[in-house]
Amino acid sequence: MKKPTDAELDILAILWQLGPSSVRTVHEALNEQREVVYTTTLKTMQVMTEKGFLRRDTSQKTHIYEAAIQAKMLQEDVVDKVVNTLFAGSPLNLVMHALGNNPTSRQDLDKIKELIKKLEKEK
Amino acid sequence: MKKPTDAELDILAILWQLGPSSVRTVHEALNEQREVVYTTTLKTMQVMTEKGFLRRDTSQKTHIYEAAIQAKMLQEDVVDKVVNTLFAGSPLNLVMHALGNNPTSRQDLDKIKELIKKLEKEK
DNA sequence: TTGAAACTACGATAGTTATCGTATATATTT
DNA sequence: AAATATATACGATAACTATCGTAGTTTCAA
Repeated sequence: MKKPTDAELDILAILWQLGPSSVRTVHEALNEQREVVYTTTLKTMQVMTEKGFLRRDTSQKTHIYEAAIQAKMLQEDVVDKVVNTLFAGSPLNLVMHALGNNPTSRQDLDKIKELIKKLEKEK
Repeated sequence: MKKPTDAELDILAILWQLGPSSVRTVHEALNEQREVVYTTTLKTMQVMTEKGFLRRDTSQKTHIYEAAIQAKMLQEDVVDKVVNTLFAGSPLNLVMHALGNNPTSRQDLDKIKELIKKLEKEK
């Protein structure tokens, strides 16, 4: 699948979080990150719909958009690319960055510990 | 810092791995990933030099290029973006992907375990 | 019912990216 | 020395991105 651009990914992230939303709603969330004019957000979402990244309900005057692709459909490719270019094929530092810079619940840490145990057994 | 494009990142990754190299060498490594014509690689590397991503030694007929920026200068931004868009602010699944898809040495696993211990204490 | 507000449609455009071909210079081989 | 191989330089260009302005439509309140 062709991958979304940076600007498109920002909009997808908002829709994944909020669920089906109007352009206005997405626009306001987007503007908390960076300043754009309303019609720019609109146009980008229209283009994304043509590309198949979004779906929309046009039955009302205010159209409602939702993501037509799921985050997990992109995760694998992106992580592979990042590991293989920026982290020289070694996930250690990637994991360090990810865990170091983001709050992680105890449950999540437990899950990671479990995975590590499993990986150690496989050796 | 302005970030390199996808094609540029491929070339940077090769130079980070091989160290200072000729266009020919980079070109051959690149073609193991995707097919491009020699002058495309050359031109891209020339542009990258103008942008400050590469440096080159032109004292010989065959110019030798090397990376002028380090991977760690890009890692933070990229990981932040990936976590905040594709992984909804939660690094768990990112870590799962990274560890699950890449061979990780016992030493690296130990280091991750240490970090987890530290994070647990901080709670 | 008229005017303001909110919405969609869509063209235009500047900047960027990726790609390749041609021209030209320099080595190397026969 | 001529032919071949290997380099760099660089212009051209098609496709894509991001952005915005204008026009036109619908809704709703004064």
